[in-house]
Amino acid sequence: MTSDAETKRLQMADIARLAGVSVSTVSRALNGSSLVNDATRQRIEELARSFNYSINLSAQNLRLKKNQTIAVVVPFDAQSRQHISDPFFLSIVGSIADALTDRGYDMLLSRVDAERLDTAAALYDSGKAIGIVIIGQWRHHDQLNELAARRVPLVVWGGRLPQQLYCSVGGDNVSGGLLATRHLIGRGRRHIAFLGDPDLPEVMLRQQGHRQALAEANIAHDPRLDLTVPFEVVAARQALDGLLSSGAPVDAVLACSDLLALQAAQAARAAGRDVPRDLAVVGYDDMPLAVYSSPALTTVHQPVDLAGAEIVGALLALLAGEPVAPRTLPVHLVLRDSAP
Amino acid sequence: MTSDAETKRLQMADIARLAGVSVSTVSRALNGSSLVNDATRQRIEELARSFNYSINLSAQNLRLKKNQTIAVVVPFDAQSRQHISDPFFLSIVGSIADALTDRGYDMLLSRVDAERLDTAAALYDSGKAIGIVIIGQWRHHDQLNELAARRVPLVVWGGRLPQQLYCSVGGDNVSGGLLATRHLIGRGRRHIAFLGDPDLPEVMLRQQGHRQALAEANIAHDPRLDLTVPFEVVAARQALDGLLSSGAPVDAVLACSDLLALQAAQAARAAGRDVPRDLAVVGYDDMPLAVYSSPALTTVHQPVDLAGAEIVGALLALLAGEPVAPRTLPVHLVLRDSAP
DNA sequence: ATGAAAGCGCTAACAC
DNA sequence: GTGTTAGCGCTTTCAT
Repeated sequence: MTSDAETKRLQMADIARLAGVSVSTVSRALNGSSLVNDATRQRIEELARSFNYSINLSAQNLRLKKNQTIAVVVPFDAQSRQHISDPFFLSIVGSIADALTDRGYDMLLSRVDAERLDTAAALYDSGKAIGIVIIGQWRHHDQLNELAARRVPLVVWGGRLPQQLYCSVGGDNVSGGLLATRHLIGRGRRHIAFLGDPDLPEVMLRQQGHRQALAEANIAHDPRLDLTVPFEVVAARQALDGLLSSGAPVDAVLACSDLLALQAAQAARAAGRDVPRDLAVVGYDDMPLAVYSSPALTTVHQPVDLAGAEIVGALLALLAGEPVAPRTLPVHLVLRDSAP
Repeated sequence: MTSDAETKRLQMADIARLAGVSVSTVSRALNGSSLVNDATRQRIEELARSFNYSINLSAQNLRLKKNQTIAVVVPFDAQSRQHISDPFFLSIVGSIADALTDRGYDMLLSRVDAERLDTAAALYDSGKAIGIVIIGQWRHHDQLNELAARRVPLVVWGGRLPQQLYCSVGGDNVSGGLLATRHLIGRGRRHIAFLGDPDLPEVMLRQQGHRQALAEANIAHDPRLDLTVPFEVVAARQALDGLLSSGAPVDAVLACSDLLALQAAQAARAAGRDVPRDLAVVGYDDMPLAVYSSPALTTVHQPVDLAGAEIVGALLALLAGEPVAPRTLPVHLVLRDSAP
């Protein structure tokens, strides 16, 4: 298992010498030009195959000023390094990988500090990639706007905001919050806690939908029931324990991720409350684990499968110079046991 | 949200002209050469910054014959396109991304047909990447050996096999199977089903550990309890239902993934058997969902966090021409409710 | 149908 | 310190 990487890689000139022709002929042959004699082409192709020769794409791309690489950026939290492990974001990455493969593009996967999303632009400025996908807006709507103002070809998975210069693709967060809370109200719940960090645009939009549903039902908004927690499990648990022991009336929870929802269910049980009887719980994302958890989660389904194709479609359109509006993908509520 | 990508990208010559110096001076300045006057450097850097100019890395790499890109290949099943969505493999990808970022390498994420793993070599032959990581051996030990014989710098996440030319990094599968089955036997179980596809090397090794544990306890191996199922949920369910209704005695299941284990638990409940009382269930991987599932899964923990660093470390050593032995990472059993 | 030569954006001798 | 020049591996006129 050594590499002895000293097997000097051949290049076009070597193939040319072996075939007894010029470099240009090899180039033409390997690129399927019709100008080259069939016999010559055969010989060259045969040679290339038997030596595992393959055109050097960096050189080719340099020469052709061509590049088929898209950078996908997964921001991470400098402290916790948490986010790339979030199953939802990873599944989005998978979906984008599929879409890019289908369209014949390469995918460069990068992590950058969420506090410095603008550094992602270096991937573009340096020519490594011709366009960038950023997974999540985090707290940096402004930085993203700056990138867009600089004309960096950019698509962001996330919520659609009013003053937005960049192209976003995301689930319909308002609708997600609305559907979830309407459902809970329809089942007689009146004290519905909201779990998430409204500094994040997606969460903010879901909260908007949530409040709209409350307003429709003439339920007064109880600020004690807004729990600002990060997409992170330990802190969330503390906030939940706090709420449950505070005496504030609460008979349901809308959580901004399935993991958070399961924390809520655990906290409830630990506090001696039955889910869903005493506390109904609705999650968000509809990850595979939502099916298997205990209880199985009622949750807002995000269209992960579609997401990749939509994101890539938007970015390629942008690159083609077409005007591209932000896209909001439909979500729906999946009813399971945690809030039947 | 249009791109008007016609903002012609500047290049070194442009900066040189703006700064009133030659291209070489710009090159030196931007690369931190000590040969350039501080004032000149300041001016050039300032210019570059204000125009968001960044050295074109493709050209630089071509010139320097340098490349810092590693390809990570996630095979997919041509029919189901299933595998990139497997949460375990995605989490390994995340772990590798972290490790590569730490070491200053770029990561090219690709999918290739699992039946044609050899095509992954094109990433190397074409110079897109200087080394390749393949996630999983699937049924293609032989193809991987051919790649290694061709001296493609390659590290594979998977099991260690006898006639292996390539470098593998993986969990200790034999030990995983052994620990799990020993535990079940220690809890009085005697009819332990094994769930997985032993055509896959990792599964085969786990099965080996499983059988070794049976032999230690002088428990005869009952072939009816070997369920050959893919890493795929629907087919697995059928096999399980079949087993449970067959009348074959079975009081425990060792499944080769957490998802499979949860299927087993569901099938058991559907057949009116209590987990863990009537059927103890042990999973594999220890994904986040194992904690939240119902019941929480006893499972073999795979060291995902370590995996990325080990894989990358092995590949870089290989590239440095060092001999690199396959690495087997320790696993351990995590006790939860499904097999306490 | 094939070859010679220029040049893609950059770096590195080598001059001055 | 700075400029000039050749060349990384490839494609593509332009000749032949």
